[in-house]
Amino acid sequence: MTVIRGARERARSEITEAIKDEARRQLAAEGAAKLSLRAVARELGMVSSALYRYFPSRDDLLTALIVDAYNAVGVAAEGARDALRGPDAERPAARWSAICAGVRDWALSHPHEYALIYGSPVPGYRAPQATTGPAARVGLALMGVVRDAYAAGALKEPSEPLPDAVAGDALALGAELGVELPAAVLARLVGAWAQLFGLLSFELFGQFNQVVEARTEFFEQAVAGLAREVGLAVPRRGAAG
Amino acid sequence: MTVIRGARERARSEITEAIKDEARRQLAAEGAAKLSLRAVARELGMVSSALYRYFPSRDDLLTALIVDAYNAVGVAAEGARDALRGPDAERPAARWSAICAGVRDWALSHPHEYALIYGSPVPGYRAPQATTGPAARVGLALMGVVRDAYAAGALKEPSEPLPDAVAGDALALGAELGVELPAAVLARLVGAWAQLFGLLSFELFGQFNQVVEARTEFFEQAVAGLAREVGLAVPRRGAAG
DNA sequence: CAAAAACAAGAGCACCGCTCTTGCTTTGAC
DNA sequence: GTCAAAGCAAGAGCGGTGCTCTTGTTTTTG
Repeated sequence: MTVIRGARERARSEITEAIKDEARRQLAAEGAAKLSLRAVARELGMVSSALYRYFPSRDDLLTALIVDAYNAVGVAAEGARDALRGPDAERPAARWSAICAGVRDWALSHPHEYALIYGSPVPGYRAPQATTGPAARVGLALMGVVRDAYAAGALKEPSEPLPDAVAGDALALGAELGVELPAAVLARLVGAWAQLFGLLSFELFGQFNQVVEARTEFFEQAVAGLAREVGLAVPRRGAAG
Repeated sequence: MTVIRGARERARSEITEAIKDEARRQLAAEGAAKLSLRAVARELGMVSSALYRYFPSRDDLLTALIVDAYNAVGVAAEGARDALRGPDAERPAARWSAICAGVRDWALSHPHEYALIYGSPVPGYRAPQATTGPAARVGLALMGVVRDAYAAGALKEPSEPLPDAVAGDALALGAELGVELPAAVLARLVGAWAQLFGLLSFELFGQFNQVVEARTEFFEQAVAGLAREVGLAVPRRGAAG
């Protein structure tokens, strides 16, 4: 139901989009800290106070950009997975690695947007409920791979016992998402999800400077380790065909 | 050679410390984004311009705080390791977990300082050489555990082949640090180091909200997984004594 | 003792987020 | 069709920011 009821509504949505576009441009150029409402308004040929009719505050504009960024990285992850062709399209470990690589490619080409969603939260900012859905997309994509592998009987379950508290969280999570996976697997999946972004943040935020030079190869290696950790069979290099 | 040559030098170093203390207080209270030179000066009863005699810019003040934060988290890690008593003091996996728990405790009690060093880098800020040493302390502590385990023959080496580029980085790193560890172990160690902070960042930055509730237990479980990944023997719950 | 260096203070610049008031235009009910 | 109501752009203004420059004063040094 996106019926456009008049020139005013149409203009409003167009201007809202223009503001977000310009803000995204400044975000990519200078980072979130230097995103200024005044500069956005100046670039759009309007006066700064007029902008407050579209976004009540700078933080609300940032929230809109955050939601967009979560969706963008989610699309990148799902797209990289769906772009797999040939036998790899069916191999769980390959699907896992493709998702991770898709996230990394997006992060490397949108470092400031990555920092916006996976870096320090903005000071007085509290993530509204609208962000939680998009924020879960990458995690859900990873979980889908594990779920499929589990359904196909291709998942190696961990043998270590799981503390009750962790198992409880995992069961609640599985119930909420409506997925049937052992608690131990879900717990490791959540860990791998967080650890993936540890690798990316260290690379993007400069912690790997003068430590890791072969970034892509290192990332692939580490991601394969994460896949192994959650129970996906990682084929040896050049083993299967 | 910290010979104090006169009242002026003494006053200078005292004022410099007072500025850092007040800045740290504001950092803890409001976060890095809201740290203002004017507010620091106001609180210290001086005029803002006078502050520029001690720190050429706001970023230079932040750099000083960054170095301090890196050292603080390093001390927390080493302290937690050295506080181990009894048989755990000799067990590599226990030492590994103690270091990780020490880092986490520090992070939870200094969230803004954590965000300052492991969150989004400040916009136009380039980490000076002075930060790289302190930044490596946690990683070095973790490596020490693995090195000791390796020397004692208690390390399980990974069997997977390592890409040449990654092996090259690992060998260079090992040579630079003067540590004798197989390249594959070093590569996994660097990965685990980054992944540790992925777990912490997700917890501190709110990504675990409504996902993981038993934070401490989950962290311990995940950290044990990292230890396993680098080849340390993780005893079963209640197995050894 | 005088020159030089270090220093605090104040004024000022250009910018920021945000609010309030003033008019103009579009909309929608009568 | 008329006309009040709502939506909107613009401007002025508030208090804040980082940072620079100038003006005197104090301390150190040759």
